[in-house]
Amino acid sequence: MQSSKQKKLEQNGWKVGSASDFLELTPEEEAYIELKLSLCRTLKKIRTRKHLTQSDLAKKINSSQSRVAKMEAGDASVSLDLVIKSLFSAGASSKDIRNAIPQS
Amino acid sequence: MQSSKQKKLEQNGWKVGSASDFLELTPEEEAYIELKLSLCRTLKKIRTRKHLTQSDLAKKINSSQSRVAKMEAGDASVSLDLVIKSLFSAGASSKDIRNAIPQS
DNA sequence: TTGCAATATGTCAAATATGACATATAATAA
DNA sequence: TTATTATATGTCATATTTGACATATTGCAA
Repeated sequence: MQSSKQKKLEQNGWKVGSASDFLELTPEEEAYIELKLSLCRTLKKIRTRKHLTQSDLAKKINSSQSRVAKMEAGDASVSLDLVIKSLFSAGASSKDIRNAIPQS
Repeated sequence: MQSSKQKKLEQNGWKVGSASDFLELTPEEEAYIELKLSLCRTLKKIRTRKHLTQSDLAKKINSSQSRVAKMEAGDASVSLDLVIKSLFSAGASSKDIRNAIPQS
């Protein structure tokens, strides 16, 4: 039986582990995914703090509202590159990004 | 005339600015590229500190020596996702990654 | 020198991420 | 209710990133 946490990851399109290793994440996989999801949450926080709509932000990064929505939902189809670019474009500081990195 | 800094970026394959705006980076572009390059340098530092060859690390991340070399060279063809995954696989801590984020 | 391990560079088909678009859902006001 | 704005979800052709491979270069010991 899967944990609800993992279920949620898989709902978002995350391929958790390899085919032969379906239930476990390596610590490295886990750290990477948690870092990414934390940055996605931070993006939503900062965007709303700056009173920007998803469409506003999309325009700034030459993308579309739907892609911003996917980023903020932590969808597996979006790259860290786009999340970081979006954070800066939304007005995040390096400090904001630093603080978004989970402990340990 | 281009700055040597920009020349170096373009040597590494970075598309700096748009076609119409060839000399300037937006502050957001600049922050993103600097963050990425800093993480690439950190990867090399940590890998060597751990006495791993590029091939060793490549094996850990199911990639190839040449891609690790490109990462460490700050080549524009590598994603932040791969750099972050590599950092964790090389044994970097969240603190290491946090510290790699440039100020301001 | 020569030999060998490590790293760098270039290329390419396959895999993945992309913006754009349609459309669904939610939230809020009139 | 309806209208409107914001956000969510699904799809798809195109663009970018991928691991793999060949091969060049570097560094260093014998």
